[in-house]
Amino acid sequence: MFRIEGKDKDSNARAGRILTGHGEIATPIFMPVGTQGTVKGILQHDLENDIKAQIILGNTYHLYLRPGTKLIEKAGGLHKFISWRKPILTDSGGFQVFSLAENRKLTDEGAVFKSHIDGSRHIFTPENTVDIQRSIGADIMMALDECTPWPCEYDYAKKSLALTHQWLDRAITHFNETEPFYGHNQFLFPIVQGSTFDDLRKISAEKIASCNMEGNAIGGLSVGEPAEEMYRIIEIVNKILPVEKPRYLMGVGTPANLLEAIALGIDMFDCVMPTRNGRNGMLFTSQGTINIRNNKWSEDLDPIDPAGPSEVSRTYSKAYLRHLVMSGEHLGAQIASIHNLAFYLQLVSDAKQKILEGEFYKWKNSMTKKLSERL
RNA sequence: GGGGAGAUACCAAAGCGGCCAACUGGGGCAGACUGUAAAUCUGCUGGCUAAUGCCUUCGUAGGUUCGAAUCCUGCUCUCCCCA
Repeated sequence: MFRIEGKDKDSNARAGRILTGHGEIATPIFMPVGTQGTVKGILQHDLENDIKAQIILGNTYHLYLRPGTKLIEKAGGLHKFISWRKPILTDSGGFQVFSLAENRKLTDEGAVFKSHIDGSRHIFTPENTVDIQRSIGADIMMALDECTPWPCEYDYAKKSLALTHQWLDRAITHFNETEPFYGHNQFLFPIVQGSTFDDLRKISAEKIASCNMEGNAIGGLSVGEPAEEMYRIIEIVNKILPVEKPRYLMGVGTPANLLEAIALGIDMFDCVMPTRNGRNGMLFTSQGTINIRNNKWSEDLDPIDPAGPSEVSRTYSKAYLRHLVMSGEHLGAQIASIHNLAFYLQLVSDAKQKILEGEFYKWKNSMTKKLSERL
């Protein structure tokens, strides 16, 4: 399922390919987040052509509540429902266990949720989240976990980890007992937790490695901890996770975060940052970040990024984009989102190239400084 | 020509003797955003100051008062109704 094509000579970065039921994914890869069956504001057509996305995310919790699995099944799965022919990965709802904490209660059985839409009660279990993800038809499904907040008491993190591991065993059992709905292969990725505690992370990584699934994920990071803490944990965990399986760092991150994590051996990323921050006027470029709302761009008629990663980056001027964003026009959010996603995809594609050339580490160090600049 | 209403900061609009450098919107300026309850949220928006604070503001010129954006008088301008 995962084939390593090349390794960097000065870091643990590697380039590879993941084969799914909807084609190959070149790694390292960034996966745009499409929570509700849409990457907010962007047509699937642009996602595929201008942005060159190879795989997108969906969310179990949101899609289960609306439109519901019945309709998705009727449509023949999420791919057909949304007209997206490439791979889809679905998060299990583990992040909602964290982000909707006031609306849920955890039990051994699972997570009892109050819908944020109408207040109705639902339970997510390791088993039914596998079932829902089977209905959705995700190429890569995630095991239900608890994404712990940060900071987090050691005792809580330890207890939470035990629960996540218990849930994982049940998810895998159920996964093995069930079949894909739509004929294409589906994978289930387990998730390493353990907050920022080294020993818990080691225990968790060993547990996850022993499950011998097709790929592995690291969760519970980029929830407020300093970046150095995150890198430290990734390093610890990646020493234990099998080299020959893809590693997915959930919810990360900034462009600099991506490059650092790739150097530590991460292959897959997802993050709302390029889309959400784009909608809010922040642009990522190879020279640094831009707040397009800032007055200094008001008369800048040069393209957003002349050597830009997407058609829109090369076509529209900063002054025009600023005008759109300041006016609250939808097109502004759309252009910014497309540009940012294309930038992220270009960045990981460049990273792959550098890895194959064995020059990644040096390139990464020269890039990260620039990426963190404020223009 | 007669009668009535009103003039408040970039705009709109509250305030109608002290708690007013002045509510609230908008606009503007800046910040935040990391497995999306976010096209959202936060701060600032008279001048000087790091801050306490000080100074100049509510059409304009005077007046009353310990104290006025708020009360009185003149002037200027705007809007509405009647002729």
